Amino acid sequence: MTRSKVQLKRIENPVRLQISFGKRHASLLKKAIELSVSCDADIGVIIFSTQGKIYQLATSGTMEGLIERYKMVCGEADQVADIQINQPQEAQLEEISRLKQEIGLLQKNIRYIPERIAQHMTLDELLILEKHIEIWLYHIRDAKRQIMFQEIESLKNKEGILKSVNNFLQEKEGILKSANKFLQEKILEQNGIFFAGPITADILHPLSLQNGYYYSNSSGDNGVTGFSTIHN
Amino acid sequence: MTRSKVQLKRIENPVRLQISFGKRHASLLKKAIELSVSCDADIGVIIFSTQGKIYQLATSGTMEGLIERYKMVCGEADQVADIQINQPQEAQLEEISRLKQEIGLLQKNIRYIPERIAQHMTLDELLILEKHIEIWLYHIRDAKRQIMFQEIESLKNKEGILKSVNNFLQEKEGILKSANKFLQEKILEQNGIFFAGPITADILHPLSLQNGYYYSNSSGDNGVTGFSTIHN
DNA sequence: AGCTATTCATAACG
DNA sequence: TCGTTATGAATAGCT
Repeated sequence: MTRSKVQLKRIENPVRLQISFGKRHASLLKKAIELSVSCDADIGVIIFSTQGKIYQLATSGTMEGLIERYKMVCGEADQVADIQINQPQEAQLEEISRLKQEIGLLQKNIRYIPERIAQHMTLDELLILEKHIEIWLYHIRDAKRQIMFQEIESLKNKEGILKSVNNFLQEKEGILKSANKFLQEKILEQNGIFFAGPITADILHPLSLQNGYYYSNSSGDNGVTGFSTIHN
Repeated sequence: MTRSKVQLKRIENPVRLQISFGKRHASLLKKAIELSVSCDADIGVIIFSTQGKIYQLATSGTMEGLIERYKMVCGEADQVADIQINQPQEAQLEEISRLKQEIGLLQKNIRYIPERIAQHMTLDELLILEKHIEIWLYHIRDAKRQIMFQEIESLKNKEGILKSVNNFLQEKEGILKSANKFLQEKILEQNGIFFAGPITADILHPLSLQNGYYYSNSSGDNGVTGFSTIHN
């Protein structure tokens, strides 16, 4: 955003990341305060840094209060999701739900503040735990890699299909145009200027591929920004 | 803040407030996403507008998850503060035993075969788990480093003490030897070979320093290496 | 921790 | 409501 336009992606250099984080998180909190004051909104912001530190802001009262207020309005969505998940098919249901349980248990335990626990362990306990955690990390990254690979393959397929559809349509359009031209010439030749409108077909406009989704030009921006908005 | 510098205060004109809110809240969420991507932070933002609408953003998983994570860390901080203020000595013992319990629980869960579990997780779940595990790994290695550092310091101290004891003893031995030699010479000089055995003292043999502990020659190697080892 | 060249955000206006 | 513009703010790369 300065000195040269930078595309939005993770900063790999840890020093630069730290510097950028320091500047940007301060700006974010400042912007949040500005918005809350000038537009009289109540805002809560929670930032977990890579270093495990938490930065927070609650413009009205405490963060707890804000969270309560949020849950009052918003707390029903989860239950619906759970019901939908728990109802699919009964064949592999047990296995899957058992695994889900274990994932939940693991996530609950794993996110427990490590600092103090680690400080109360002996060296041997630490070594064993480190080994187990390294194994986990290996498997997690492997699973991640597999999923991402499948994702990429799927996108490539989509792109390929879209391209061939595009080619087909453009070819058709070319044929139509030359047919049009030919007809117009014939008409002019025979009857003078009686009919001048070209043949058109809306469906011939090529589709555009963006971010793995394709957008038609006919739809306005209906706020598809990745943010969810709740209206009372 | 443009066309003229504006001081930060509530916009009274409701139309202008609405317009400003629309622009600013979008920018705030955009900035939050930028920060989360470029600096790899997890961010939650909740905005209550004057109109009663809620706008929210959770960069990793759901807002519920973020709130849980927040409470996990933040609720703990309160408890720690309370304990340290109210009951410094006895409560800390309880705290430690609680931590011990959690260590056992963690170790039990963490060694659960990761392959199948990891393969049944979504990409988002994997990313979250990976991050938590990386944090754990960081803290485990830090704790390990601290323990080893203390160990080394302690060994250095022991080594220093032993060396000075050794020097002292060797000095004494040197004096004794020369005294011995002097005496023998005197005896030989005066009386011929009546008494030839030198003066000896077992306590004068210098100690040997191995691995920070000193061994008497009478004891076998019982694996005292300074690290504690757990045998099943 | 501060500076600067750029890009970004946005209040006012159309 | 939406687009444009003049101007202030934010910030990546340096020092």
